[in-house]
Amino acid sequence: MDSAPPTPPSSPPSSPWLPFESRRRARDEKREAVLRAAVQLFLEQGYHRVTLNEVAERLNITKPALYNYFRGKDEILFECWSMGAELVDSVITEINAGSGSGLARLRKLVHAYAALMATDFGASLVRFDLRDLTERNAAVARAAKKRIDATFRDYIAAGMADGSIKACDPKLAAFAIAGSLNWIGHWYRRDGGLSPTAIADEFTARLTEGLAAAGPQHTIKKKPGAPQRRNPGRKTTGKKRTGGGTR
Amino acid sequence: MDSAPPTPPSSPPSSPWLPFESRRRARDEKREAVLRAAVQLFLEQGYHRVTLNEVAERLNITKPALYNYFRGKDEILFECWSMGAELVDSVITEINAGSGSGLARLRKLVHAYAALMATDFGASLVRFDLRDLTERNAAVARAAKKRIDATFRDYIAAGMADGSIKACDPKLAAFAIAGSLNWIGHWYRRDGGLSPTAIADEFTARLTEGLAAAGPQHTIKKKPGAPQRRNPGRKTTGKKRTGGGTR
DNA sequence: CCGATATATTACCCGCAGGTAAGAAAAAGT
DNA sequence: ACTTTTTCTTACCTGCGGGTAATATATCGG
Repeated sequence: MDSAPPTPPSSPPSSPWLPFESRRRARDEKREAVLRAAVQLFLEQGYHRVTLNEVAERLNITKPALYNYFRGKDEILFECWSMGAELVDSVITEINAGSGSGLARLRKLVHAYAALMATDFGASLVRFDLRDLTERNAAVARAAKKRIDATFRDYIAAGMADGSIKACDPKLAAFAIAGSLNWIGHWYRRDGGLSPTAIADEFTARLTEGLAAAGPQHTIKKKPGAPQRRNPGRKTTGKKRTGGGTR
Repeated sequence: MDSAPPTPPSSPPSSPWLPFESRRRARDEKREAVLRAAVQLFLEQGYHRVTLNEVAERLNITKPALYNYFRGKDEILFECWSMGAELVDSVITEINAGSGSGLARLRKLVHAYAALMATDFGASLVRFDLRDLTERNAAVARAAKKRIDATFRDYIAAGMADGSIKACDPKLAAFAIAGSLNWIGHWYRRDGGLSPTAIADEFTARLTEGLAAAGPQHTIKKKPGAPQRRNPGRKTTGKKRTGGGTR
């Protein structure tokens, strides 16, 4: 079918954008535009109150055109959710790749997760109802959630093992922290007085100070300005999907 | 008041409409039975997926009979929500009537609120979407939420004033605590391994330990076994409604 | 310029669930 | 026993919104 066209047979740099590539790219961009419009509307009004006509209208197209990119409304919902899940996954991967004590890792995770909750796709992780998905997709989503939850617990357990976190029940501690963070997705408003980074900083401190073992090495060191890059996960085109939008 | 009815055999949550026989009972009890059935279904399946036929069926009646007690589906939702709000309100009233430092009050609130989140009407407070309500009822609900949030902040501020809580931002601290508690309503399952009181105890400790000012007088004293009474707020009949279910 | 392939549109279907009308069946009043 | 009132049922209406079929329009390969 579409063998990857690494380089065109005979066309010199005169026309660097091959029709192939550009076409597929245009398609992906449109697909993503649909998701952006949809996630915004879903968050604003709630999934059930948003009609596909509205989604289409916001994109200056008509409803059936959406079916060129998605099989149905619930698949759009799932793909929005997956976008958020991928963001979290990439955060976790990055932290795992780095080094640090359990507490340090936990703080990184809390910070990044808090900031994510202030984005559309991030908030969709906790504000969408998985029961609106097909059973198959819901299972994928549940699995992803479980992985995230496990990561919190792992970091806490690791922290207890390496002495950076004092003794506690990892399960309930993780619930408490994750719950607090997830709730951000419910109350955060872009037009509110709080910036995402301010929230992330404050929550990082507030949620981990109770866990830190006594000792000078576990005090909170504020990171320098280092502006976290916006839009962390948009580097590659052919990302592995979290699960594939199977029906 | 409600003496255990002679319910001989029959089904799960006792339904006043036991097939065909004795269908006479106080109107209010029937009304409340509708709410209990509804809140359960709404939490189980989600408001939009529950049909009035299902609600009615569970009560051994038919859909239009519901309209003798409620004006429509959204009013049922609102009344369920209000039940939860009343429970919280009575908790707050009780704490305000008592004495104690800001921290002590906060701990009482956290404990009671955590336990409430493990009940149906309590969970409905955070799991129902206010956008499903009429604008008028939604406004009532928003006001109630705001009052609750204000109470958290007040206790924290009071604690800072009386020295039982160390310096922090009351607004964000309240968000962190309330978020953590609210999330209980999303993950708690009756059939899980955790009892409501265990959760409440643990969360009370976990969420306030980071706030307590240094000093011996602010350590956590575990309450003795004293089994909190189930069903705390059901004493009076003519309760003032939170706002009256106006349309 | 001509098919082929995507992409979008107009017009339609239809199932579902909230809501209502009219009247039966109890309960209560007399 | 009769009306009257409350409660509940059967049968129906209706609008909304997801999804589809048939068709037009652009784009590309040649």
